[in-house]
Amino acid sequence: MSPSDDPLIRRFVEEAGNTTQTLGVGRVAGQVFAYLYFSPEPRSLDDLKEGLGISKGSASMVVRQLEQWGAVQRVWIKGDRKDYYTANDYFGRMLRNVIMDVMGKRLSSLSELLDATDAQLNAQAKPVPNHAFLQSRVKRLREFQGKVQSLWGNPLVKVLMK
Amino acid sequence: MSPSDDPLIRRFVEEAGNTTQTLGVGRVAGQVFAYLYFSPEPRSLDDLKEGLGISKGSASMVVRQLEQWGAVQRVWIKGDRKDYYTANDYFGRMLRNVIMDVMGKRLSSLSELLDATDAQLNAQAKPVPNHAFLQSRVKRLREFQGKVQSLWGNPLVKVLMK
DNA sequence: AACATCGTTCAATACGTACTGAACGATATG
DNA sequence: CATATCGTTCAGTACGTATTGAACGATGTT
Repeated sequence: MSPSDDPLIRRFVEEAGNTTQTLGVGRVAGQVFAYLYFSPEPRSLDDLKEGLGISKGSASMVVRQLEQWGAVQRVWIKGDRKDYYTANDYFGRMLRNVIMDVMGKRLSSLSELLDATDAQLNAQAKPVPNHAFLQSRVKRLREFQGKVQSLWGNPLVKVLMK
Repeated sequence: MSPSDDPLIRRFVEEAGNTTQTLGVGRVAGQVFAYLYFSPEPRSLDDLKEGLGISKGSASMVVRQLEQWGAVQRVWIKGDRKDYYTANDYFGRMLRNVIMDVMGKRLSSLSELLDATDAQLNAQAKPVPNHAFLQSRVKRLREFQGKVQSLWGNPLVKVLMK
């Protein structure tokens, strides 16, 4: 019996799919995770394909992405060539990995941009008309960036999300 | 002089646009905010239209969205029929509003689904085969949901994001 | 009152990207 | 060795949705 046969679980699959879609992570990512999360036993790519009505290619790719985020784990079943997967329930760690993956480059990119801006503002022989204004805005951006990073590394937050 | 004439600021506009796009909020939202954020004086819809090369409809809609999130503020200039806007720099509050707006329905939807699942699991005369397993997974989900909410309302987090 | 100048709306469209599925290499099986 | 069964890849497509822009009502102007 497939987990998606249970209408209740099918609702979880649908809900998870909608959630991940609005988060910009793709619909099937949430669907596959929910499917695995409510499967007592590990599932193969073909199980995902038929249970969720997705292509095998999708199943393969999304499973690898989920594995990279630590949301899903590969398990070997002896005497079986297929790959099987189970869902982890360390939601906090999962969430951190996803956010880092999505936002990491953006944050460092902002940091570089702020540096470049500072350098250029200070290098001007004669200051641009709105020099003071621009500097104050850049400063505020830096403060915000710092707050996000400190919040991110805060022990209390880590504990709460364990 | 329009702020987007400065190549440095144009980079901020582009970067902000990319960020909001990957966050699923639309590209012009970030562009408009960055444009306003680096404008010493308030800007009109036409300024946005010409400064960013977007349609007037886009400018109108995105400005209203940003206003709803508290990212942007309307200002009146006496003797002028146009609406003018400036950017706020309370990034923390902004971020909270956006997240609440995007995730709010999803979280309460999950809560309802968990309730319904609990009710149905307990109402069964004869438990389903994997009753214990399903209950444990639902329980874990509830725990996670609780952690997110407590983190959300945590005073320290609020202070850090002020 | 006629005209001009706003902001808003919403059907049509353009656009990015998530998803598909056929082709492929790799590995097991007989 | 031939065949079957895997998982992976990637060009093509389908799909959702962000964006447009013409039409409109509202409001100010002469």
